[in-house]
Amino acid sequence: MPARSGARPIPQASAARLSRYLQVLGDLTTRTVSSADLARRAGVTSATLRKDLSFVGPCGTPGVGYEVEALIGQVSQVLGVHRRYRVALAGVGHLGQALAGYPGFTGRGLTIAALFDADPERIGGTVAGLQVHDIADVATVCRAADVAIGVIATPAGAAQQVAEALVDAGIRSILNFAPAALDLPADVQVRRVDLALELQMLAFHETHREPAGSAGGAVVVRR
Amino acid sequence: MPARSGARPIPQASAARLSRYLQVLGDLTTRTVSSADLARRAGVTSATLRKDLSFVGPCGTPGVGYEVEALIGQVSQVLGVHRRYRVALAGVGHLGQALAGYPGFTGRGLTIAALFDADPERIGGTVAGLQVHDIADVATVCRAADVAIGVIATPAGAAQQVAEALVDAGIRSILNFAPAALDLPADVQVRRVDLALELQMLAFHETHREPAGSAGGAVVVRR
DNA sequence: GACTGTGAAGGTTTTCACAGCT
DNA sequence: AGCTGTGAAAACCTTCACAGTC
Repeated sequence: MPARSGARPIPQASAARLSRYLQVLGDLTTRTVSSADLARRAGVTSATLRKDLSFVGPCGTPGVGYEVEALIGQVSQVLGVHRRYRVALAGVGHLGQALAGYPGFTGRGLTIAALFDADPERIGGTVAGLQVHDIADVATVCRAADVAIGVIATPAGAAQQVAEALVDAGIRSILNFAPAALDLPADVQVRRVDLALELQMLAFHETHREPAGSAGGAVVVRR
Repeated sequence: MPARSGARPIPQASAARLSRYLQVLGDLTTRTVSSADLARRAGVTSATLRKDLSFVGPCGTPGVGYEVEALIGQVSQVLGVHRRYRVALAGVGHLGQALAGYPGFTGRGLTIAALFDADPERIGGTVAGLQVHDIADVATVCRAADVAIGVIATPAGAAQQVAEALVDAGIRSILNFAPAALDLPADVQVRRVDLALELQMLAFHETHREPAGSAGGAVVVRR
C-alpha cells in the first residue's frame, strides 16, 4: 500500500523547508505561533510557509495561528521523522567526525549506526562512541545494523568505490560530501553537498554586487 | 553602473552549476569536450549545460565542442574566480578543521586567510598551517587580512554573536553551518548549509518510496 | 555528420490576494 | 479584527527541438 494515502504529493522545495520549520519549532517556547512569526524565524515569507503547511493538511486556527506542539507532530509525521532511519558513515576524517558528533540527528529521526574507514590506523578505533569498521566489511555490518542511508565523507578518489559498496550492501539512499559525481543505478537516491560550491556562490555574489550601495544586493531581483 | 556590462543576468541555478562545471573541467585532460560529455560528468543534461553556458556567452564550436582551457577561463571570469576572495573561518572544531583542510578552495578563487575560536585550548594553536586567533580579535585580524567572506562553523548557540562580530569587521557575505537562523542587516548575504537537512531529505524519500519496485522512485512522477 | 546556441513549450516554485473561519 | 488556507497569476527553471555553424 502507498506510504500515506490522501493528500497531494509534496514538492521537493516544500519538503526541504518543512524540515527547517521543524527545527525552528523545536526552539519555540510559546504555545502557538503565527505564520508570519514562524516564517521570519525560518527565513521565508509567510505565504511560502502557509503554502508549505497546506501540504501537511489544515493545521492552523484562523485568527490564532498554529499550535506548536501539534504542528511538530504533524510535520514530523509527513517527513517520516516518526520512523527512525539508521545511517552508515564512510570516512572518519575531520568531516566524518563532525558528522558523527553532530547534535540534532537524533532529534530528527536519524541514528548514526555504523562508521567505516579504509585507514588501518582508524579501523578498530572509536569515534563518538561508535567503533570504526573496515570499509571492506560494509555489506556485512550494514545488513546486520539495518542501515537504510549511507553518507560518504571520504576523499574524492574513493567516493565511487565506496558508493558501490554501499549499494551492494542494499543501501538505496546516499548523501555524498566528496567532490565527485557518482555513477550509480537509477533507483539509488543520491544527494550531494559540495562545501566549496556554497562558498563560491558567495564569491559570485561579491563579484556581482551593486557597487553603489542600493540595498538588497541580489543579482536579479528588485523590480 | 552594473558590475559587468553586456550579457543577461545569470540565474542562481545556473551560477551554482557553473561552479560545478569548473570543477569537472579541472579534471579533464582532453583539449576539447562536448556538451554531452561534460554534462554527463557533471550529472546534468546536455540541454541544461548548453543553456547555462549560453549565459557565459558563445564559447563553443559547433561540430567540435568547447575548448577546455578557454572555457575554464571564461567560466572563472563570470564566477569571479579570477578575483581571489579571502575567507575567515570561525570555529575550529571537527567541521572547521575539515573546511580548513578542504582541497579545492584554492583552485576556486578562495583562500582561507584567518581562523578563529573561543576555546582557550585552541587559541594560539595551529590548524592547517594557520594560527588560531581569539574570536574577540575578529575585527582587527579580518581587516588586516582583507577578509571578504566569513564562515561560521561554531555551535548553534554562538552563531548569532559570531555573525554580528563578522559583520562588525566589515564582512558582508557569510556561510553558516550552524543550525541556527541568523538575524543580520539586509545587505549581508547569508547562505546556510544544514547538514542534517540533507539527510532528512533522504529519509523523506525513503518514507515516500514506491513500495512495489517501479523504477524511478520519485515522489511525484507517475503520469 | 556533429555539435552549438536558443526560441518556445512545459513544469515547478513563489507570490499575490482574498474568501472564509474564529 | 486577525489569521489561515488556497485558487490564480507571475516568476523561475528545465526540457525540447531545431536552425545554423563548422
